[in-house]
Amino acid sequence: MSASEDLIASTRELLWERGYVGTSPRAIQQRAGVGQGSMYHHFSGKPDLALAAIGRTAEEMRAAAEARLSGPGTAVERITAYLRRERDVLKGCPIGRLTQDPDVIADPALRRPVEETFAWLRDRLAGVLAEGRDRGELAAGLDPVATACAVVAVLQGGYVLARAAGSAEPFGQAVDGVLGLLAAHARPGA
Amino acid sequence: MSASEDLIASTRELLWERGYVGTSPRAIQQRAGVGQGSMYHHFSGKPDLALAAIGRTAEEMRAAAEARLSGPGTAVERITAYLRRERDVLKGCPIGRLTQDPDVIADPALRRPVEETFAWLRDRLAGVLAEGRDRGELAAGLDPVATACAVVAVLQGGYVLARAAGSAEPFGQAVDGVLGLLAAHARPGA
DNA sequence: GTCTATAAAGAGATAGAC
DNA sequence: GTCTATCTCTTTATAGAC
Repeated sequence: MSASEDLIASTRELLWERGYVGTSPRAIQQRAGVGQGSMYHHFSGKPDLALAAIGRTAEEMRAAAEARLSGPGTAVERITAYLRRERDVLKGCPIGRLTQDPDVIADPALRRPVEETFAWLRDRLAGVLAEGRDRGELAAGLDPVATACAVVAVLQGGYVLARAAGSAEPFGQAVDGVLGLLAAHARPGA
Repeated sequence: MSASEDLIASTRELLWERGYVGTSPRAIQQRAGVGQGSMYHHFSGKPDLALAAIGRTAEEMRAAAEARLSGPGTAVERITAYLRRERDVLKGCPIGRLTQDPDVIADPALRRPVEETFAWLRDRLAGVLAEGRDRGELAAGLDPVATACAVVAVLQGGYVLARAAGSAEPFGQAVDGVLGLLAAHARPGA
């Protein structure tokens, strides 16, 4: 693989593990097995590298979500598939964690992909829920946008609870919790 | 106020704004208006100061939650009061954000207060929900523990969405979303 | 493209005077 | 208790040779 790709891969891992503030150019180079001069030849500095890494991660996250949400089944079944997909729960969400990085939030260029990813995800889930409601699978009174926000929030908050507890259990319980609440909105015979 | 208290207050602010990794002893001293020697006289170092600061913040957070959850009203009313209480949404949760700090999670002494705070909160909410169910306010099939996890997760995830968006709006929508779902479990005439 | 040298600034303390 | 001096390592680059 090219040095450039190795650097992006290394940056993606470190941003996930230690965040933007906790990741140094030096650590990125060492993990990538690439020298200092090479890094500054391909990228103008830490923000530039982070931008490339975040963009790549956001793209993959979106594709992974789309695969579950565009699959077969009812709205609730597709959302269940998305929520219960295999995850490395204790590592958390590689995009959501950037939200706690003051230097990412302060830099519009770095924050944009984070903002766009969650905006897309909320819209996509709201679309699935609206579809389910219009098909009669879900109660007519269900608010697709608010419910979609709650579903995404449960995921992101589930990671927080799991990391606090040092265990994936609260994540699973939180997911069970929303799905249980959502089931009460399902129309019989849908 | 004593130098010791000033240092704790300064550390609490900085941990909230920049996290553990992003906070230096030097920054703590400067914000507190306290010299280097003084800081190392009162505290053994950064971890020691952080421990004192986190403990104080956890205590306050717990008291604020207890005030709403032990108030009057039905289970859903008390949970609504807790979720809708005034918050500086874009600042996020001062305890939840520590969950993204690798050095906090790696240090058992620093992680303990974070773990205990969320464990207490989940239990407390589960208790309120179980009470509501037993009083007939909520459907008998509602799972108090899973639902409590989902409610706490919505809060923590709501902060994530708000910071990503640069706006408090998604937080409010996520809260509306869970409360809407919870309303479907409310027993008529409760 | 990649390497090594250099460097100003900050992180995170320790030592000892006052 | 608080202050200043000192110290080692890391951060985040830039410069110029190969």
